[in-house]
Amino acid sequence: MNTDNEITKLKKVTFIEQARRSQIIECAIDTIVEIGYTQASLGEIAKRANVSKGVISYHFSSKDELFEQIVYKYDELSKSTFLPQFDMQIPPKKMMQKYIKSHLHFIEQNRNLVYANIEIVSNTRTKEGKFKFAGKFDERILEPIEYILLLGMKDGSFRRFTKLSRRILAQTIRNTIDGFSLEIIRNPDVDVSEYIKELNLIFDLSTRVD
Amino acid sequence: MNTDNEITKLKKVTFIEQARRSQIIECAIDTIVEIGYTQASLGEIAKRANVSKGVISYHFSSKDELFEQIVYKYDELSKSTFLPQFDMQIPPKKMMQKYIKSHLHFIEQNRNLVYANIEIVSNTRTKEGKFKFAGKFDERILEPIEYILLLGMKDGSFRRFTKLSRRILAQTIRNTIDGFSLEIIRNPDVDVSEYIKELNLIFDLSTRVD
Amino acid sequence: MNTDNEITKLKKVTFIEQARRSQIIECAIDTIVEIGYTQASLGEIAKRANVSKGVISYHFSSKDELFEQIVYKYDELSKSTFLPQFDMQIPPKKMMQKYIKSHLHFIEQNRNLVYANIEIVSNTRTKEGKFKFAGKFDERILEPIEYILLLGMKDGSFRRFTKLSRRILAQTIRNTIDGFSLEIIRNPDVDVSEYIKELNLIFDLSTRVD
Amino acid sequence: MNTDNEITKLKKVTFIEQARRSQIIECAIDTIVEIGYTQASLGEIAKRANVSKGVISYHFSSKDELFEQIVYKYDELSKSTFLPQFDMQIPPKKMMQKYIKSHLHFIEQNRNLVYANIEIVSNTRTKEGKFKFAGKFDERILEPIEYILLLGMKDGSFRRFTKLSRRILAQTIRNTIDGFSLEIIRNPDVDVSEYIKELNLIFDLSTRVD
DNA sequence: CATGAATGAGTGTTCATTCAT
DNA sequence: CATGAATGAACACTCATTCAT
Repeated sequence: MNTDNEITKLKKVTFIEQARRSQIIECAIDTIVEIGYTQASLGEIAKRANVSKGVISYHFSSKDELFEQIVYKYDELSKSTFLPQFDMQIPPKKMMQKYIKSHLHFIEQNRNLVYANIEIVSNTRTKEGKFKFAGKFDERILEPIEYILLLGMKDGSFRRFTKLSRRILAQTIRNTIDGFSLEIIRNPDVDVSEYIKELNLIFDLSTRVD
Repeated sequence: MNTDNEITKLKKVTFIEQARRSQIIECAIDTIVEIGYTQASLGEIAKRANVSKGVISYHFSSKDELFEQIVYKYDELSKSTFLPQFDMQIPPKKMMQKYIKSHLHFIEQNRNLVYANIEIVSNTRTKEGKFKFAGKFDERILEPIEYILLLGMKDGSFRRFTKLSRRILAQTIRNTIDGFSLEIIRNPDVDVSEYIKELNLIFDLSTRVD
Repeated sequence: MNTDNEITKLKKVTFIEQARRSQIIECAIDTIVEIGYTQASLGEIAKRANVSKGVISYHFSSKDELFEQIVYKYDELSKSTFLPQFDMQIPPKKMMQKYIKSHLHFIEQNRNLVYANIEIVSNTRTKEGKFKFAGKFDERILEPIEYILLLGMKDGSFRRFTKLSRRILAQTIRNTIDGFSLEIIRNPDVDVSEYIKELNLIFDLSTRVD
Repeated sequence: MNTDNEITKLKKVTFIEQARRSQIIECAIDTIVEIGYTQASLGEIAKRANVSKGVISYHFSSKDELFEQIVYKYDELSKSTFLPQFDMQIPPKKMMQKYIKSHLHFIEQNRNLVYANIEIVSNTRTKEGKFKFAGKFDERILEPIEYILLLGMKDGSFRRFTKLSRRILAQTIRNTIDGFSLEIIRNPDVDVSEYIKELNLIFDLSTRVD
């Protein structure tokens, strides 16, 4: 079965290559967490991966691509985690609670990836100073929250909002979640369950009908 | 008269010197806002200040010192703005509203300084990877808010908190304020009054006694 | 006369800067002659200029620009040398002799520049493999010779040519001159006067009317 | 039979080995023509040969050896083409015409090899800057032409030459031939027969007796 | 005081070469 | 035999810092 062998070989090759890329990506993430975006040179990443600098260039076309892959990994993991949870059936209040809970759990379980993503996205700029990953800051990230708030307002489970007040509340919730990403790096022993409970209480109260 | 002249001279020198330092600090802040911490080299700062690179080295012992001065300026302005406002006489609810309002106004009026401070504080690390301005993240920043919450809880104007729940709420408020610092850079036309109104509503509701 | 001083200063500054650039260009030329285009790294050039590598980057935006300047210098010197000599008054036969003679003298007196120019022009290619200085090879370089041949043919001092035969003869003359540029580097003691005399004889004979 | 088999095997192995080497040499030649000596890395050669970089290192002890083989191939083909033609019986004038004609045909038919050889020979230097293939530039290449000129002078079919004038004319002819090697790469549609005819005319005229 | 000039360490990247499989 | 993987030296370039004028 020549064909089979070749396929096996090809798969294996690709698999090894992918494994190596993954390993380097992982080390790059750790490096960023340990010493920060600014100091995370290829040399430092290579050191942590116990390989020579050239290995990284061999597997990635550039440092930019390596960092893009980290952002990509974050995006994919993020999408695959949260999209399936976006269920219209659940009542808005529950939905909001689920949103907060699942994001905090996601951050807890992927804290280094989440932190590295923030570092890269907030620091990578073009030569002209524009944010390279500007899309990451854009409004779309607020849409799910705004939509939940809208649903809850319509079915009477939340108080009334203007379009602007909905947006500001959504931003507040996002800021809270992003802030948690930094907090868990600084203080790894944070009590996540308690944090979730408190945030749910805070935003339950701040959305309740009088 | 000699002495007098020398003093005058010294004063003048110091004054000019201070003016020069201030000017460079201002340009450094603008540079960081325009192109980000990573790309803010002495060359880029000098270009914006219309001076040679050497001038900066002449007035500041190092790039580190220049950036420290930005953080110092932020701290001083921050202290001189907020400390006088910390008035025990005002009822907690009002105090909290004032806290939010004054911070957002402060950010609005000093947006570049605030943003540069964040960039520096979150990116400057020691060779070993420790945050150089670690103190900026520390608990002390939460103390005023926690204290207000404690007061309000004791006099019955806020709901009951555990120590931990107080801290989490304080963090939420801080995250909201820090998030606004970034938002106003990305979106300079944000309606600050409306933002203040909404945040006050949100945190009024979330601290209210049933 | 403040103005005067400033002008003097500016001129001096520009003058020093130009002198430094010229000096580096000269060292780059020598380096190419000594070790060839391929091995002529910024480090080797800097070594010959007794400066650090960074100095070159300080005065030139890139290695490319430095090499472009060599080609530019060749072009300018070449133009300023030969253009004034292109005199319609002289009879074609004399003109041709003058062409050969002045080019060989030019090469003799600027042998390193001429050689470095050839190395750069023949080796510098784009990423896709196109010659960056393709224009240097183009037909225009043959125009003066072809024109002289045409004039001589018309006034009967040269034999008859077709357009193609004129071009081939022009190429032959150019190849001879370019070949001399390499020869004088390999064999610095070449007898230039004799060379000129012989080439003039060769091309006299090959253009002569029966 | 064992022995026979082994011999067969060895022969086959050697044959395959030789075929592989030839294939790689051919690709190296093409690479040099396409993107130039400077950019002709093992990676680019391997890409054109549809093999991995390692294969080249496997079949050649070094990049140097691979390039030497190109020069060697050129030399061998050159020798085997021109040596048999060097026939004392032919009259000098015919001999010279044959020299030019056969060289231009050789270049036409082996243009890539000829061009790659020039690139390698003119660019490969030792660490100290000496030309590695210095012998290629040396006087021996002029010997056949000089000899033909001497013969023709002696039998009265060419004009009189000094030793030096003979050498200069020989160089002129060589420069013309080398120049054609470059011309045919830049302009593949060059009319070779016409070129031969013209060169023969030019050098016929320049050697003729008054 | 201010400048342009220079330095040298550090960065990302390329590449010939080596090697285990 | 052939491969992909890895190495390490070399490269062009950037930049904070120093210094003579």
